[in-house]
Amino acid sequence: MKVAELARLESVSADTIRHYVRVGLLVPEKDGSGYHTFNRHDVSRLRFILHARDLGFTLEDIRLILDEAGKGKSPCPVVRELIEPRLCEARKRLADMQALVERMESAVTLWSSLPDCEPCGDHICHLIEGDSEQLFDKGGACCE
Amino acid sequence: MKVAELARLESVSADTIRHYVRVGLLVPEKDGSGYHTFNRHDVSRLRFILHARDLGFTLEDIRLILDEAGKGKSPCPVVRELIEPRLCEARKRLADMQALVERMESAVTLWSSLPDCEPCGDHICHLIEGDSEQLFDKGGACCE
DNA sequence: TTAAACCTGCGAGCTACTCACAGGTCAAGC
DNA sequence: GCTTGACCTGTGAGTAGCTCGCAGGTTTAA
Repeated sequence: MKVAELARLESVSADTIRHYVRVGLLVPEKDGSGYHTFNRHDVSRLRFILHARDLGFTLEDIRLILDEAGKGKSPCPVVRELIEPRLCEARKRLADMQALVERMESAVTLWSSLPDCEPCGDHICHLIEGDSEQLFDKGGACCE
Repeated sequence: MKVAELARLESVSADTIRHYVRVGLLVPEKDGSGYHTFNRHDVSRLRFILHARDLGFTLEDIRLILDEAGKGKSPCPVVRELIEPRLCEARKRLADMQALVERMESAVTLWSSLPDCEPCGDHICHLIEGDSEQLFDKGGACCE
């Protein structure tokens, strides 16, 4: 099986698979023409990688897990250990994204009642510059 | 004012400022020693960049906005136009993050009641491989 | 035996920094 | 005047996880 076929089979891009090959997560053989050929074992390995990725593991994490299993050991302890910091990071990023979306929505709402401005001096755009202070300072309305 | 002083003043890293210089968002003069020197105008420009960044604009967006203002035009229409797709993307990423965190939390909960496994054949780790199907397929149990 | 369609691996590029590094600047001390 | 050391500089390269571009190879139909 070549890259494109595997990609179709697992619903990922051929580039993604090539990337995994490049970083050593997948190690397919090469046929006479220098093309990568994937066997049954490679397919389940890819499937594993995609599952792990969708659980928030980094490719480096996945490499560690695969290494552990490759040594014949149980990878479960590593898996349990690695997901903790990933979960913390994910929660942090989620909170950041939530705050960002709220800031953006407040901005859009606020701006809808503001006219366009002309730049003058060091002033560039009052939408972003001046009034956005209301969006950042959570201390309540300052001038209304 | 040199890089480090400006960095302290605006509470960003010197590397961040150097990055903005490198990509052309900041265009400070050079003194006799080849060091960048920032004037009052550069400071307010940086402040603007940071505000815009915190509203979810990309550096490329910010460049467009600054270009528009630099031509003497009002950047507001561009700003209003650019924030729409950014807000959509941010909402999308927020939803993705929310789903990811939920998957991770479900996984951790589920795994706490599962024992460690040994790898055998194409099977690598049942935590990620087998049981995680419950986390992905919302359609209910398929074979139990 | 071409022609066209499809596929390949590999290099480079993407965002927004961050780090490493060789070397420059400058005040304090002798 | 000279040296030591702290601090600072710009530039090149590296980060994650792909994604794109490209020159060229393979395969299939006419």
